[in-house]
Amino acid sequence: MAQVRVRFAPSPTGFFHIGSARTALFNWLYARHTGGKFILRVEDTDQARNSEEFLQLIYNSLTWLGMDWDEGPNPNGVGERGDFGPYRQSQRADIYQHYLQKLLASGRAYEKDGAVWFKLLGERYQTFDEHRKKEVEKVKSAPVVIDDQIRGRVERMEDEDFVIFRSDGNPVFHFVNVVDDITMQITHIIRGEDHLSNTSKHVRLYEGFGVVPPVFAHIPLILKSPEMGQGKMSKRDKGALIEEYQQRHFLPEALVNYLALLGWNAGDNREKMLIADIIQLFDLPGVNQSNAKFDGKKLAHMNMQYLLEQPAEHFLAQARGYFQSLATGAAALADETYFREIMLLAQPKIKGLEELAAYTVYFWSDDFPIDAKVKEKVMAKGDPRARLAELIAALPTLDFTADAAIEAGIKSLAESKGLGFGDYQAVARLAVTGTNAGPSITSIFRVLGRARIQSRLEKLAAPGA
RNA sequence: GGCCUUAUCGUCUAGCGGCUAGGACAGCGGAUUCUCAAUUCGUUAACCGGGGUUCGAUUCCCCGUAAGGCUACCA
Repeated sequence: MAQVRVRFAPSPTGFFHIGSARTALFNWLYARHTGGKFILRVEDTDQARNSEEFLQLIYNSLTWLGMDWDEGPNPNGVGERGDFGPYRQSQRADIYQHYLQKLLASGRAYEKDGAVWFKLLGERYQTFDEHRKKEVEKVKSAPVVIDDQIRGRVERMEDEDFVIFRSDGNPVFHFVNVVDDITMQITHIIRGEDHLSNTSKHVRLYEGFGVVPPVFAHIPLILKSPEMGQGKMSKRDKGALIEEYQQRHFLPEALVNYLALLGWNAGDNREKMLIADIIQLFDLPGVNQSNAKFDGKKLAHMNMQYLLEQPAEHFLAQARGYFQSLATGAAALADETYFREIMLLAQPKIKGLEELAAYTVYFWSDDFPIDAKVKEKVMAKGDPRARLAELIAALPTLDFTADAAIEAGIKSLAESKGLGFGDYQAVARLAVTGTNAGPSITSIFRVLGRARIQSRLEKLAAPGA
């Protein structure tokens, strides 16, 4: 069998969204699985809605997600690579003209009302279309049979001539799509199910050119989650844009892993898997036939799993990038050793990088928010003021060199009063961090150091505080 | 309206004629812990309805129903 050639053909008319990313992913996975070529083709024939900015966004998103393409425009937008170019439809006008002439010459296309129509073969008859409320010409012919790799055998009637070149001289989607796939020698078309109904037109076009159609595989669509409403996920839905996950510092491996699981599975109970394993196991017949609803919670969980097991150096690099992207991030990055210490405390506790700033505020400044509800609760239980006073008194002799030493010190203080470590923990945490959540209080003491701990404890102990 | 596709826990899914219908996320409860997470143990929860075929249907067929898509001189 000849080498597999698949393509992802987005049109740069808007932000890059989840559905497009998954279509790209399935194509990419199939190419990598089979050792074939993954081609990026830009469908930029809609001059009115196209923009270079959106095009660059597509390059960036694909690259961020780790999907490299073998042929197509270069990721920096300058030039392109591959032997079947140009890869931007806006530069292929002469090719479309050439193929149009073929059809005209063979009598499979004709002009009407200034547009060019594709001519179906078969007996013609007039009929009244109830829905459109007008007389139309139909063609009697055998139904188109599509042998879809995912859907199985699908039959669909194609019984009306259709426009392939608009009266403004521009070719329509169906035409350019087929011509490009022929000239780029695409062997497998993997695309969303929303194109299944279009496929009968495409097959007729292939036949019109005397070319055997490629293999089709229509993948299920991604639908809105129940909270978002009904229907296909659109760019306007929350969580629909790849850009959003990039800005929120999700790990691309986690997103790719989640996306792969939407409509496909490894055949066993594995979910979190290496991309190399996904490539090895992925195949078209294994793809589901039913649409899937997007679940942001499961994606978040996947992201957390990846985050937890990141090697420290990787996590630190990610965290650095995250703080660099924040307007207020400079304070955190000022002291590398201090930063590192804190990040390692945070890594096992957070669910996503985006939580990092809020999770660690009290390390960067003495001016951190205090959770009023937590304060009310903590100050109402036991005798927190007495505990605070005792802690402050014990501070000068407390050994700050290690977590264990701090813990031992507070424990012995507690024992001397007939209390437990827990009786000091909550109020100390409130004074030092303003919350009831966070890393071990002993680690916080050690990292923040005696002086800052003392001033924060005293601040809360002050009358009226 | 016509045509096409789909239908297992709330969600993602396993199942490819005979299973106590399995896993994951979310939920709930316990354990662990200095808090919060994480972790761990347990638990709630599903075969859309009706006809067939068959000794036997979640599984195959048909009809409903529901969901999604396409119905443009958009892509």
